[in-house]
Amino acid sequence: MSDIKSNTFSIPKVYNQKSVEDKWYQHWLDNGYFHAKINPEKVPFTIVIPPPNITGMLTMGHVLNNTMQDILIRKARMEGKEACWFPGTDHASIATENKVVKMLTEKGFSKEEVGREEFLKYSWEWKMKYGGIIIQQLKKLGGSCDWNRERFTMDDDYTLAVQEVFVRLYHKGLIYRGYRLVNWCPISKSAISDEEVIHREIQGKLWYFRYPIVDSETYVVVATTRPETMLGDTAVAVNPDDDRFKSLIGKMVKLPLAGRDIPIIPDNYVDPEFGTGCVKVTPAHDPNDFEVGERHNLEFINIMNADASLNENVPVRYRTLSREEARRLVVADLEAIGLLEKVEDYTNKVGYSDRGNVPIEYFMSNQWFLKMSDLAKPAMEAVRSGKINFYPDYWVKTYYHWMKNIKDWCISRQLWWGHRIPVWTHNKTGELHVSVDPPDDEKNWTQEPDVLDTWASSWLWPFAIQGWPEKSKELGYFYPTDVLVTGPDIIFFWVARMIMASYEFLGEIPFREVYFTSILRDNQGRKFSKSLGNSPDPFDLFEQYGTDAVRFGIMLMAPQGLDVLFSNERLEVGRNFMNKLWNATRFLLMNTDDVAPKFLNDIDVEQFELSDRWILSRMNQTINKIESYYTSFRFNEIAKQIYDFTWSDFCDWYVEIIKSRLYGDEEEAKVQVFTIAVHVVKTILKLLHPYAPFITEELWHRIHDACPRLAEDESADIITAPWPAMEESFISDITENEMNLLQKVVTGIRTVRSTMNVPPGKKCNLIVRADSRDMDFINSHARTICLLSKVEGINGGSDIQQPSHSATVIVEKMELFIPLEGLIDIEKEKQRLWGEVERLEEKLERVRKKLKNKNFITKAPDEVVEKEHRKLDDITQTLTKLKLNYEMLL
RNA sequence: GGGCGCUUAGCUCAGUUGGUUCAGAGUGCCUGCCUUACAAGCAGGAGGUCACAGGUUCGAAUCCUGUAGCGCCCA
Repeated sequence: MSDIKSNTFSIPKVYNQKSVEDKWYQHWLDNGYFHAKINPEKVPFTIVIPPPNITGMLTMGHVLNNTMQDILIRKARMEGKEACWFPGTDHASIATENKVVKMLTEKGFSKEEVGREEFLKYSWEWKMKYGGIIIQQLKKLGGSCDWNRERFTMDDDYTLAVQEVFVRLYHKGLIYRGYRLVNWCPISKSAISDEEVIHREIQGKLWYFRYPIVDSETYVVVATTRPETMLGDTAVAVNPDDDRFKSLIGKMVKLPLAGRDIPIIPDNYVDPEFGTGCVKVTPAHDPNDFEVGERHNLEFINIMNADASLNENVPVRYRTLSREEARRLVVADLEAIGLLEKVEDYTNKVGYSDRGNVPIEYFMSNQWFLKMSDLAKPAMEAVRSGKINFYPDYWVKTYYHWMKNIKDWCISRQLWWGHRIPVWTHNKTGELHVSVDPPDDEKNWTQEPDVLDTWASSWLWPFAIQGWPEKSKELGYFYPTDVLVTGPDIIFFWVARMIMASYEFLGEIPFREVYFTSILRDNQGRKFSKSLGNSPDPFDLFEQYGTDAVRFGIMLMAPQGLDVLFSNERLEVGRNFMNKLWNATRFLLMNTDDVAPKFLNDIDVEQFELSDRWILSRMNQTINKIESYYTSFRFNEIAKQIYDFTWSDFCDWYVEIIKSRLYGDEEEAKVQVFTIAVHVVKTILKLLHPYAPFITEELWHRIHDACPRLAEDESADIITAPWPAMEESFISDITENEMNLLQKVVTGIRTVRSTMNVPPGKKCNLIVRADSRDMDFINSHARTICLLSKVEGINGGSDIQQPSHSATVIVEKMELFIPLEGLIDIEKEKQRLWGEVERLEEKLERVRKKLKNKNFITKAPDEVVEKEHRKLDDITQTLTKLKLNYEMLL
């Protein structure tokens, strides 16, 4: 027998995560538990991480997302699957380039001054220095990624995959170059895709300008939200059916400030209700106007430079001005010459650059595009047919909608950091060379300066990290992956495109299931954002509550399909729970019995008491529920199940009940309850391990250290311990109902004591009036009742008299009397009883009403009617007893 | 403008094919306890017209329609 005292003293009263977390993480790494190998004997289970961007720092969003992935991976590992979580980062073209440019600016250089080659050197240096931070942070979170397989989207082999894809798609005719109006970010001076434009509601103005009609004294009035673009107007459009302006069609107006004559044209795009019904048309700076321009063969005048300042196509006075300066000056100038009619307040939606955080510009330029509609078809079908499932499934509707209306994807970026487009143009002939390999006589060719959109590399992530385009063994074993866990904000950017890429290049799905996480908000419902500064630093939280508590707490507060309203209070729940578990184990270890059998199977089920059978029934029910919640990714429900079982069933009831046996003299009973309690705790630890990996590993080891016998034939570390299997034979409704009755008895007595203000230390007696069957029940659980409800002695029978000055509790058919002579407040007890009577009478009334309803009797199923009859009987009986007892007090 | 989602206790959420004492849990609040696992704890208690209005049904938090409020996506 081990030294009880030393055990007791070696376990602190309060769980302290420091010294626990790093220790076990290193231990897991040292043992290679995270590394998956190709093993045909085992079923693979694969997740690819949504690669965080190398400029990123761990946010609460990452915590949420990666905890879920870790939970799935750890569970799969315990289930004996070959669990592989592929980690890595993406190169984040724009974000990283911004960082490096900023760094250079601080040194006094521009990117152009250092040149492309030097700039890339700086960028790689930056990546080496800062790009691994988030990976380190994921380790602190406990992420059990296979770090041997860490990938970066600009690794050599990954780059090869990206180029290969470009070349294949080009030769298939799906990639083309075009001079088009694109979304332009003036900060990064690059095109961006439609998905990178965020529409924001802006309180702006609507300016009304007069455009004089040529050879006339009159003018037309146009309304605009962007005065500066008028310098690029090449027409004024009206609706052809608008009687007000029919006579003007075909006439010319003199464009103020610019001084050129432009036509008045008819176009159905014009809404006669909006503004004045006349609109200015700027084909080179507005997508709608662009189409109007194409329809009417208008001139496309680009009036801007790459940074959105005005170029040489405007009068000298406005050249080099920023958009904002030009706007002020144009308005002032028009006002000065009397052509500003009026200004109105106006709310409109303005497209902002996701990265640059400034309004985007629409800008004519040469770009590379990918035709999407053919790629979309099999990807849509995969979701429709259920080969890929979305959780929550309502995201499929959003997915379909986008896929059905899919547009060509602008994949070129005017940046340096990224995958340079593998296209060379012959300096003399203009011939194109599109290949992974440069032309032999490279000197005579010029490579495309642009790089590809980062998403045009990360859409290959699930297979490019596994050696594609080689037919690698990894792909054969780990692909398709099992689950993707990601945010719904990148459903188009990434999820949809990965499905398309996987079908195009491997002819199959990239993953079977997609779980979309919730959006995190603060307790006022605002989205977590850098600019608001309302996002807590996860490391502060880890420090404050412990990483396990943060993981568990955030899982508890993340309902599927709804936003997460984050609050520290919920993390406290997590921390308190960890502490509860800590102390439950501590309790066991204070009563270590190393002679006890190792496993449940070694003790005699016939000897089990009700509480023993009950806790095992509850435990197996819990395992069962958890299993089913896993299949539908109900992470919060799983957490709740573990929490409730551990706290409400095991700690509140079982631990309390077994104290009488544990502290008693019967050796066999001690051995029995200790064996069961340890079994339950170890099962809890296993069930909880995916959620709270550190504390469970710590406690697993502490149990085995304290009772070496228990360690025999057991997994040395919980991380690889077998996942608990539900044993149906332990589940018993009869047992649970019986235990419920016992709990009602105990709670009933406690309620009376509390209401009557009986001091907690004061014992009371219990007199029971019940039939012989119920009396047997009471007598057989007398020890438990006495222990849990502070009762000294119990006696009773079927015809016992109610003692005077006693409180009454009715539990099903039993009447429990608690004589409280000298302590009882008769008035209070009368009040309490009458309250009960009233409540029951209301219920009785409802049941009576139901049973009087002929329609109910005839149309409702027999068993439902029968139930109501039984309910009527039960309530009536209880009421009779309550009333009798009430009268006794009068 | 189009689409999707949400509304249940002060707060955060459960509530499966409509029927069990179905109106629940946690947290917060109130009361009493430092009871030898745990005060990050224990015991007890109060709190809701299930957003609103109709409909289907013997029966609706649950199904249908409409309205309002909130949120997200797309144009």
